[in-house]
Amino acid sequence: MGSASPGLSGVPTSRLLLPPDTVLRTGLEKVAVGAGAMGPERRDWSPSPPATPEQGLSTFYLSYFDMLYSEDNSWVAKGPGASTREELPDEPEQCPVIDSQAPGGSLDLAPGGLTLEEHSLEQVQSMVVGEVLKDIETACKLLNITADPVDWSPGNVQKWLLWTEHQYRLPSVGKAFQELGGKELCAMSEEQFRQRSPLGGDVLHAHLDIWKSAPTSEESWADSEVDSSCSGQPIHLWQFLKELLLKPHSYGRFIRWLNKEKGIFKIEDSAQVARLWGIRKNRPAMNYDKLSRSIRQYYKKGIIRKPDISQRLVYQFVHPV
DNA sequence: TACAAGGAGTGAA
DNA sequence: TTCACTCCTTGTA
Repeated sequence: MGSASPGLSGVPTSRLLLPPDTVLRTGLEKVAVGAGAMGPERRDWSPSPPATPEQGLSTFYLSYFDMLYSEDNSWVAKGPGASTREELPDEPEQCPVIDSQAPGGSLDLAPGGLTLEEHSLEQVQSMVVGEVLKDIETACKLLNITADPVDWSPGNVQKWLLWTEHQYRLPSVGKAFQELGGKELCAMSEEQFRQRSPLGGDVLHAHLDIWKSAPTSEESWADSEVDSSCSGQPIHLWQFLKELLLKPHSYGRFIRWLNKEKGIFKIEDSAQVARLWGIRKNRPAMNYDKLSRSIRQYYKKGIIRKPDISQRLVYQFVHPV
């Protein structure tokens, strides 16, 4: 699944211009302590939207960057020209933005005449935006919603809210946005978001802003990556599980392959997988008991079975791709 | 206590 | 009719 990371084109440049290095430093310092901040109080460092227009969304992006890369306490270079997880330096937290292309003899200038710092900032921007867009792509597929929030039905809006709350550990908005469709949602100001959700409305508004910015640049992947979840067809549980398995960076903590060739996978966090499935199907009461019952229905149909050596939470696709 | 297995009823598409 | 949700019982680790 070659998801594209189209870079910065889709997001307004004004939102990507990073402020002085103090902002970057703040963000990176947060990354450095991020590994120790992943306890129950994760909301403490959830990305906060800009408090002032001068601050800009860049700070928010950096916070987002913090969150993404602290999520599994590892650095995964993303975006154009990025390397894989395996190729990462051993101690990334000390210098998460590394310009490996910089001329050996010059630490001041990077290619293109930019200072090393500016070049690094651009790299951070690319990585962050690429990661944001990938998250949007993933959400679009998992939730079976379009990339353009304007097109969302009230049901789609609820899915998006649930997913965003879950993904970014935001306080629940309850029924505050219940009757709204995508068009109405997009027309709301940040203040209106705050009125409906005093605790997380501003962050939700910022996230929606990113979504609104993304479709123009994401037409390529939205059009090119047609699969079961984007086709408008109801998704089956086994398809959903495969989709999660295809996104190890996002969902590897919840479900992962034990033997991809044989189709053997393990549900690492049964509650989270069930919750994601519940969000996807608009079944808030979904739990692992019910999900596993549905999985067991696949035994008879020859879609999923227990592996030869049965283990708890381990299943096997009968016909692995 | 959590998970596995399976029966059975229900409702939506 | 199919599919998944839901509730249930029983058994196992």
